[in-house]
Amino acid sequence: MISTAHRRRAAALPVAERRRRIIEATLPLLLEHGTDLTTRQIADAAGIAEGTIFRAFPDKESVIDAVIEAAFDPTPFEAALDSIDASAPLETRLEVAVELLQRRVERLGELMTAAGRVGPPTDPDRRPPTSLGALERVIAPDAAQLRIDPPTCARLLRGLTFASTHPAFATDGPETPAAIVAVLLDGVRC
Amino acid sequence: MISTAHRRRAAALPVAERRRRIIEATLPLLLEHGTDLTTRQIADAAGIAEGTIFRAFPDKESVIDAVIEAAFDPTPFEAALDSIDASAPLETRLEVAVELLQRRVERLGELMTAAGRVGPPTDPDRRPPTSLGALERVIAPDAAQLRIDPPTCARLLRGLTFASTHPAFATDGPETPAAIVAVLLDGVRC
Amino acid sequence: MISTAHRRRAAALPVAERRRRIIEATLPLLLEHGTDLTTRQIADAAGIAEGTIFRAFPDKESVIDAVIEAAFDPTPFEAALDSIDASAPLETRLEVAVELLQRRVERLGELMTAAGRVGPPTDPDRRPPTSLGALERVIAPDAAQLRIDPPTCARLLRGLTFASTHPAFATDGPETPAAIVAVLLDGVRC
Amino acid sequence: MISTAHRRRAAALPVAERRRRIIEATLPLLLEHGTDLTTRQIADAAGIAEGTIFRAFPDKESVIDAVIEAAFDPTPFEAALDSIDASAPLETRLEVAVELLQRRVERLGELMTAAGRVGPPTDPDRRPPTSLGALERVIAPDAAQLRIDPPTCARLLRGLTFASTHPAFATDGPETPAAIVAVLLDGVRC
DNA sequence: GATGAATGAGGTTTCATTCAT
DNA sequence: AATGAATGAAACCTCATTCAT
Repeated sequence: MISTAHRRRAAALPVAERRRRIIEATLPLLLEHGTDLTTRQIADAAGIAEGTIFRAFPDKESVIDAVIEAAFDPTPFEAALDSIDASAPLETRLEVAVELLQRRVERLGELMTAAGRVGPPTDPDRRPPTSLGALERVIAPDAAQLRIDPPTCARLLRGLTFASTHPAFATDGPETPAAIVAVLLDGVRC
Repeated sequence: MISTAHRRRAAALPVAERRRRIIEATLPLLLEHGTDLTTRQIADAAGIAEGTIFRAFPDKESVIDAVIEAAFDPTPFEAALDSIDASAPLETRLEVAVELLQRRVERLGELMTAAGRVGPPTDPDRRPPTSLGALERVIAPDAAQLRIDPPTCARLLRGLTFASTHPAFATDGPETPAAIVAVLLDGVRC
Repeated sequence: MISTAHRRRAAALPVAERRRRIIEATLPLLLEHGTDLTTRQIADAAGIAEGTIFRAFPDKESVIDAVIEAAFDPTPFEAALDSIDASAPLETRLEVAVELLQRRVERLGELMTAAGRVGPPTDPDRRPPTSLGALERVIAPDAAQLRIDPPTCARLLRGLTFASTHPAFATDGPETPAAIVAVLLDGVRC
Repeated sequence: MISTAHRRRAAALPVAERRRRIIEATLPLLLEHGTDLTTRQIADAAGIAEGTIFRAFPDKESVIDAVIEAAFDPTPFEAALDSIDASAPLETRLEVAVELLQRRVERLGELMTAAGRVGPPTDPDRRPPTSLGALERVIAPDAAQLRIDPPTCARLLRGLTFASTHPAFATDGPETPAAIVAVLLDGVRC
């Protein structure tokens, strides 16, 4: 009931901006410390007081949810796939795609694991985190070179990348994009 | 006449047995409660006193490590693959293999997530958890039917299964083994 | 022409008014939430900002003190006793008096309890909260009917009422004024 | 999840004994600090670790409940009244009784207030905290001296004592037992 | 003067670990 | 060797109070 005085004060920020900064500061902490992450660490990393976290979020759990929510947004990932130079040879394009996919798999895989979640926040109308559409669009221009259709090819490529990248299974670290693409094209090129 | 070796073994066994029981009791708790798992729960499930845990393991962390260690043992998984009826048609054999693989991916994926670990305990000379060897052996008898060699085929199959099963990415639940095998064989069968 | 005194009063009034509103808004909150009362609740109930409380009062403690201070003011209670119709029979007059007293005992009892205070704010020259004077004046006109003098009678009546009303002791709820008056008059009427 | 070592240990005590000691240690703290009482203070006063409180009680609230529960036990109070020397003159006996009553009123009144409770723990078949029976038994031997029956006399005495003792109303401190008894006997003695 | 976001001290409670029995 | 009560560090969260706007 009896409290004491305090010292400084940071400038008041719009709520959305506060939230964004907390999320940004929490992501690496979550990856490094998993659930052991403390509110003290979040506050320090975000450069705010511990109590301020609870103005922007109802509790620690919500902060973690928001971090995952943000990480699962597929927009930047798909945009990156779509911006691959279509004039490059298929092999090159696929290697770039695999590298992007690997980064996403690693990041999300580690994040979910660290957060102790088994999947993304349940939101029925959310697109899957590694939707195949953008990957198909990378393949499509060279469909004639392949013995299988682009959707199947996209699935195979995603599967190969996934299995040889996910930290729980690729125990010696991920394979190189070139190696993964080689395995695929050896199998399916005409 | 009781040999020293015998006595030593007799004395040693209970310790190993104790560890085994603790590990066995902890696995389902870890899957259910994740990091929130308490030593009290372990003790209750194992039917021992809380303090006794610390005679078998230096700390709680080590118990969890041991649980994961045990779960990652590929022996029973590979044995199951090797015992698939070689006289069945390729398609059937692969479906069984995919189902076994799915179970392993799910189980280990959930376990790692629950434990907040990003990979198996780091042990350099450990075989990878889903070594492709046994899978290749399932494929090998029908190599002639395929346009690609068994190792590559095994990798593709593992990749497909993995990506369409792991909970973080197969957001609508795993696909059926038949569907996965169909995708593969459509692509690579002569 | 505006005098300094006038200006001073004009400036001063809002402060007193602000205090009054805060006190008014806090009373029911204090009764309902006791010590758990927060400055946030006070601010909301008073329709002001949290910080504004601290312009009118040095700290939360002082707000509560002021609420109790105000509640202990015996003026309205004594005025009510004095306005009892003197032409009614003694019995009736006493019943009304007991009812007023019960309300005061209940209200102040609850308030002190809620506030976690064991008595009114210590102010040496404060009149006691249930001064007997007004109660004596209710009795006095019929002194001849009684075997004991009005001051003693007033004390007995106050005591009876108090003990059969205070929530910590009247565990089955307060007795009716009629019952209390009957006990007294049975004992002391000629 | 990661914890450190600790130092000493007090001997394990029967649960009931632990509870008793905590209650005993908490009573004066509750009277002095009211609800602001901290678990740290309780632990220090009881000479145990903070965590040990929570082996004996589910939470802080329960400790306070238990303290009040214990204080409301009327047995020792009634036993004290019953052990008053029946051969002493009525006046003397009553003064002793009033003093016992005052102590009880003060103690329970302050306790309830400090605890922020408006009454004793709700237990339907609990005897009232100041049951009049024992007080009547003090009066009964001299019933012939009085113009009113012992039950009424007991009620008047309890009321007088109560109103002139309870801290919220007897603002100048309690009156002496002699004065209270005098007021009563002046009114009701033959 | 009023506002309300920011602050951070401090409260309650949990639980891994120790060690007397 | 096993037990489980005791321990106390540390976590999350609340909220009185401050002060930039």
